[in-house]
Amino acid sequence: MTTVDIHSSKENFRAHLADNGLRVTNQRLAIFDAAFLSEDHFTAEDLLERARKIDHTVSRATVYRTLPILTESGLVREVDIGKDYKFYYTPRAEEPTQAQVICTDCERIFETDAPFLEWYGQSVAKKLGLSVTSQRLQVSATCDRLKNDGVCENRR
Amino acid sequence: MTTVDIHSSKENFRAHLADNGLRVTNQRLAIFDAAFLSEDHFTAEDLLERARKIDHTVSRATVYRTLPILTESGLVREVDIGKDYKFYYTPRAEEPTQAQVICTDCERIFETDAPFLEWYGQSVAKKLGLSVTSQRLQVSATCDRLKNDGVCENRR
DNA sequence: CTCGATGCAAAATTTTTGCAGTCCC
DNA sequence: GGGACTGCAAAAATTTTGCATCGAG
Repeated sequence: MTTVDIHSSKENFRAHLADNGLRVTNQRLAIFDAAFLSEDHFTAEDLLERARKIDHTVSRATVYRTLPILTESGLVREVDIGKDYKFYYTPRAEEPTQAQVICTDCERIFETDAPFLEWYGQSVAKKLGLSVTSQRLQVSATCDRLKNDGVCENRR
Repeated sequence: MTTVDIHSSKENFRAHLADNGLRVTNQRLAIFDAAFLSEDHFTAEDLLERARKIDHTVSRATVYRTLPILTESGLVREVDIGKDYKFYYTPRAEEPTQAQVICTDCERIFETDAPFLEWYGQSVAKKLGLSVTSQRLQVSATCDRLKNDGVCENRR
């Protein structure tokens, strides 16, 4: 398993910018760093706040304009759990298809490998004459310990 | 397989309203009818338009206030495919856990049975100490015929 | 009659966009 | 120096909410 360190990852980001004729700006680098230093799932607003701690000139508009660049480069993944805003996270290793388990008590999102999904989606789509471009499995759940003991250990 | 006819379904709706101390209003009935007569997935705005053809006094606010009642009663299902607005549909038969295959060419949504999901979600959640409340699998795909022949037969 | 339900319009929320000014290459 | 990039604020787009009025039970 190849893990991802910030230096090689930042090089990938610079390369992605260069490959697409995009400029390397302080704001984009600050947003990249903020994303990479986030340990869990974050929202656009979280990212803005964290990026501003690194470069206080970063604006909300630039965060929203940079997020698609990060997701297209594969350095950040987008997760839509059906709320009216999206979550993002920075994968720490090469990951197969992922599923999310969402604890509706503590609102935490757990990423889980779900390699068999790959096969499953293909077979379902083929019957419809379609070719899979992506798929996602999301499981909503409640915390057993919260129900039993009144404490959700996942809550931070 | 038990299919669903509009009369028994509407009785279920009335019963659900009564059980929850909610009133049977013309607007709610019009919205119910509009949902039931829709043959495919629809948005809140679609539903407003169709409900107004039945009862022109129906307002947007009432549609948004009635949709949760319909979904809670199980008569309508909500489908969030990651757009900024939600889709809904009226299931025509008792359905096991469903997956959606979304054609990104024609934007159609295909519902597919995915009974094994039930088992899968349970096993993943159990490892995390969670109990599944719901799950969804969504497969995004492109139309093979559109790519090969330039025609997407799913487009209407 | 009473209180839940409704329509309207304003508000809320997240994301996008127009524009004038900035700074990367 | 030129054009891509940025910040700001206004705009978009969907959904929610406050309030006066209406109507189901």
